[in-house]
Amino acid sequence: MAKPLDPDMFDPMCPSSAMPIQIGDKWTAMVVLCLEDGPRRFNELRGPLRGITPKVLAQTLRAMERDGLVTRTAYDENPPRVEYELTMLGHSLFTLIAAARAWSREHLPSLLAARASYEASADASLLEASRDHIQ
Amino acid sequence: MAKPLDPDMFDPMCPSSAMPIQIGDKWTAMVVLCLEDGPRRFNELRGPLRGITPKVLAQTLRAMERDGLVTRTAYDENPPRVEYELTMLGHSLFTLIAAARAWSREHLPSLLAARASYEASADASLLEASRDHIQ
DNA sequence: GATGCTGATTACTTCAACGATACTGGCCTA
DNA sequence: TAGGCCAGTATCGTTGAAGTAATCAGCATC
Repeated sequence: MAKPLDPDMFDPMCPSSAMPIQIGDKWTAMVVLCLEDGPRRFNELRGPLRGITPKVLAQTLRAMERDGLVTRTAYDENPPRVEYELTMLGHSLFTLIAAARAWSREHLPSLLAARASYEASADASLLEASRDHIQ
Repeated sequence: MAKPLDPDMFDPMCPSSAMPIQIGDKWTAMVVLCLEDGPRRFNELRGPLRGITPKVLAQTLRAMERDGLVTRTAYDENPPRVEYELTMLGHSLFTLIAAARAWSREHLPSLLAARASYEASADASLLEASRDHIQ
């Protein structure tokens, strides 16, 4: 419930960035994943979300709050404390995430293969063109 | 298989544009839906895809071809004929589309309600502010 | 008195997607 | 010889999302 978030939970090399599916905007799905085990604080979210700036994180959370996906609770303490927690609606996104994961497990390799062979043939025609040009 | 596409198959007023899920880029999911019943020609796709310009449609189809989602077949006739058809990989996207539809059926109303009440309260504070200002 | 923590905000810049408009080339028909 | 059909290209402009860098206020600690 309160385990610290793994700073490496999102591998930047993971091909999931090639997935032809997106949930919310760029960071929404990752925020949902970070909030899976309970409420988290603003700066706590910045760990796994490598490279997100406070501006973009604030924007993302504001948009999710507007859509009823998270709740924002500010505690009147010092230093200030703000907690973000998934609503039931936010939790319901896990069904979509599961579907996306299932699709990826089954089909992403084919997509990646298609892309690679497409680029290989593009490279081949480039090579051909340059050879024609040299001769 | 060869029934003409309904020009109104995508209602621009449909709230599905608010779905927190997206497949490919803006037009990809709609192209997939158009190709469900068999191959279609370039200009045939422009009917339901209201307002898409040939440039953007060509870009979209090129990207889908690169990812192995559609095949492009050019017939050497006059006037020229080109047909686009879903591959098996392209067909597999229907599982994702079905998941998105199921989520929307169940949860989109809540999201829309959250958004409306958020904007109502934003409007209310605006009203309050303007009232304060007037007095 | 200086610094740091927390949860932001502001101004500026960059970039890619998207869109509007016009045009091409080869063949066919009038 | 003029225009139309098809499947696109070419060129330019707009827009919005995202990133960079700097800054804020209030309190606590050094």
